Amino acid sequence: MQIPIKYIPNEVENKWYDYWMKNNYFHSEPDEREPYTIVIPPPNVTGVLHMGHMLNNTIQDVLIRRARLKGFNACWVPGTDHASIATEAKVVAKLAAEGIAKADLTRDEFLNHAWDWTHKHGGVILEQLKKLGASCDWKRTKFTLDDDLSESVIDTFIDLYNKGLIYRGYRMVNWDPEAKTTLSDEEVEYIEKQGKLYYVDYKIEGSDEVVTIATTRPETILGDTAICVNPNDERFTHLKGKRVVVPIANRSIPIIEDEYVDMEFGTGCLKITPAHDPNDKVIGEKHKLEVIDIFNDDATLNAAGLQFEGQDRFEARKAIVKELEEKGYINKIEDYINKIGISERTKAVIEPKISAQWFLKMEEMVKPAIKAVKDGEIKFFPKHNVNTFNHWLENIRDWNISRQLWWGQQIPAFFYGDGVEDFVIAKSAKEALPLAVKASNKNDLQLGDLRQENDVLDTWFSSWLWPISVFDGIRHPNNKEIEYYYPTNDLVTAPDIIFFWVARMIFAGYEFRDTKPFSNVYFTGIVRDKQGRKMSKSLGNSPDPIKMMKEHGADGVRAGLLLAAAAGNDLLFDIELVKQGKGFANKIWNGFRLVTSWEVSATIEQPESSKKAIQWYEAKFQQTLESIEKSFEQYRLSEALMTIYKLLWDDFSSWYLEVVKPAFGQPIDVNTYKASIQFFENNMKVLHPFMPFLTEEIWQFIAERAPEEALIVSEYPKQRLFNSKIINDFEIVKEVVSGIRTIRKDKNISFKNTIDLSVMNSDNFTKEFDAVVTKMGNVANMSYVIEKVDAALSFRVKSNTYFIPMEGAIDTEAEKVKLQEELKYAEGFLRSVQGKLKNERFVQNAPEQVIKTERKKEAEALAKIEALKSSILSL
RNA sequence: GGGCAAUUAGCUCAGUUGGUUCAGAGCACCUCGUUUACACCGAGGGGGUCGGGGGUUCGAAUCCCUCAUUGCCCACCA
Repeated sequence: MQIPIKYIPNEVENKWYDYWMKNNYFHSEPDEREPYTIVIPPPNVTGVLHMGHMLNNTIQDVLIRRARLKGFNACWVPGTDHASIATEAKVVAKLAAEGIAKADLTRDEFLNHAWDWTHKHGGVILEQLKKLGASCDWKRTKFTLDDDLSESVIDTFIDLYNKGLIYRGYRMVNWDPEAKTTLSDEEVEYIEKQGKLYYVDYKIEGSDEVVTIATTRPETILGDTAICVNPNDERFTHLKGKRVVVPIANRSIPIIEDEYVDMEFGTGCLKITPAHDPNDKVIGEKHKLEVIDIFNDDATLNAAGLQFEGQDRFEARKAIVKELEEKGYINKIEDYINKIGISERTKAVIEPKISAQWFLKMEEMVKPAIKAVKDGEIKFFPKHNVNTFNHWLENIRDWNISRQLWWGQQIPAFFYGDGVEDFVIAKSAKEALPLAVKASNKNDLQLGDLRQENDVLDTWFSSWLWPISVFDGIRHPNNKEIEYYYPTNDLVTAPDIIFFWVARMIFAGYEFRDTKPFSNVYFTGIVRDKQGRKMSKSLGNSPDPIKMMKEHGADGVRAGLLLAAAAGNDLLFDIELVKQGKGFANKIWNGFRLVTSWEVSATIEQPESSKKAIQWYEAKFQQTLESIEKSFEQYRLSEALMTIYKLLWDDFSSWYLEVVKPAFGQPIDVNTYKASIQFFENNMKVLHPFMPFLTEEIWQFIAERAPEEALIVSEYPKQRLFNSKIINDFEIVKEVVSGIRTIRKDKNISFKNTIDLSVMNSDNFTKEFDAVVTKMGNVANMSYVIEKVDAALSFRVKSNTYFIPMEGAIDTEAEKVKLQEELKYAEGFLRSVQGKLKNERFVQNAPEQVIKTERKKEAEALAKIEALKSSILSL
């Protein structure tokens, strides 16, 4: 068997991914095994892979591969999201570039373009995930606009409507004038912007007096329908019941009183524009004020904008300020920093607007979700996210589920008249007709008289069903798949969609299936660059993942990401970590080359040192297995990987292989060889979830394997009891070897030259490991003495003293200094221990075990001091 | 304005119920080494008043109070 000198990731990765696909290892069907299920957070259908996806999907793949090895029926469902507003915006932009305006197209024409776009660019991201090694069940790939998923969404809408949970209402909504749609509160970002605060004088009717109000948005004056003061504000009591004239508009409006007004802010006098401010709307309703909407859908002024009709809101603001100034209405203008809402997607400034929308009642629906998380039925990692979750759910407002877009599921409401409430809800116009006839009492109503609601449903109204709908659990609640795979196990996602998605899936789970959708939620951090900036297209600080994988190998990239990703923390991505991952792959590869280069002999005897090393590594491996298990329980993947890294690099390569390695050109005994291969196999198993390609490559090199013997479907090492004493003893052996190495280095003694070693011991714990010490230290003769050895360098481990005879090479003075330093340290240590033991309150209060160890420490320190003193004396 | 988290070595982070001289890991750094698996290596080494201050305790990186800085979330006053 010929092993290549270098590990070349690219060829290897393609080869094994194809092999895995060909043999159907990723595919899952319900069977008698216990399922382990993850549904992917579906990326935008036309998106491309970025570092956040890389991290997120690496984690999911690690979990899935590990579950598969542990004998679960592992099922990772992939798919994409139609992302209505994001995708529609892209399609609109693309059409605009071709000179086509959305407004000139019919709905069907536009949707055709959108589907073309989706088919052309959609799913690229899933292909990219394959490069990463993602072992998704590709046969189950879903898209949120697939017929079955859309039907589930519509069924859900109808069901909720019939339960009385969906209603239509006029609400102040966040209006994006660029996309011409409503946004949910979560889709609005607030930014601070330097603006102005305009003080405008309003004339009081029948008086020469004016009242000054402060506003950041003078254009909304045209929509004013009242002036409001605080009833407790004595400055204004004389104005009670009077009216003022709106500048420019020359309309007369009342002065009203409401405690909402903050007397300290501005002039203490507030203008009320119910159509364009959420708080004003509340006051307007309370005082039954008129509502004057001055904007069109694109935020240009409408007829209520008088001579400014047709102007954009920001131009109009300038023009109005100019006119106010000319006519002497402006009292003063101050600089002012205010927070303005902008659309997350289009970055347009949000316009609060009153419009008819569809809402889903939240108050009751949310309750089981709060309970589930509180009771630990669903666990969050890191758990402090629970606070965020609770805070939102406890203060939740009804969900505006309608969007004025075309790309998405069209709301199944059919209007038969012009009234806001003149509609029926049904799957199709055909099914709607009889309902409409009944509702309207018009027996001659025709299909053509029905008009379906234009709006589509919020994207999240389809993705909140994701864990259910991918298994068709809405349409067929008792089908075999949903009953087998649901509830899923783990959800891996970013914390920024905890409200959008995670919370909603949870209450959808209880609403539609009466159970949780998943048991654990693992929140990943945000991938940032080395300076801590969020990776983004505009900053150009995000590396191209595909290029990176080509350069360093998918395994290297996976390892690099995970090494940086301490559980739940944001991760500062650094290419150096990927290089570390790549270096790790190479290290393992070389270890494998070493083992396979050995000539095996059935006749030579197994060295004592090898026997010991094997016993030790067996125990060490088991101990590590246990620690990996603990890390996974807490989703500390980074820690688990580091544990494996140290096992393979330090314990296996630097110690185990170095001990069993035969001298150059010598064969290895068959028992040690077999043990080494078996260790290698187990090492590959524990590493496989993290570095799937490299490990499968080595696995398949070790032996000819039938398809069902591939590493990906092999059996994870079982945990067994292990001998922890041997691990502790070996640590001492390492110290002894290290002591020898230090002296070799100090005295410039090459590793090629042998030395002699004498041990003056009080404990003989290392005796059974003498063969290991001899080999690793290149010791020619090892002996036990009862008295100090003259003309020798020495070092101490525990209470034993080790001597390396060295005629003439001893610098007595330097040796003395060294010993005295050691002594000083030991005495300090003893003082601190004895200080504690002399303290009565310590002895009284500390637990038995602690005191016991302190006594033991004291005894050890005393013995060591004794040894040091005698050494110093004899010098 | 309200809430949550964080602050430990040059960098990124561990540090379980307070109890080994408990101050750690990886990387980076320094020194030495062409020991035939690997220089993507090996051996050795330096480096921190655990953000500041106060308190509780026999004992504090760990618990309490307070201040400071940073990040995130929520709400939002014209």
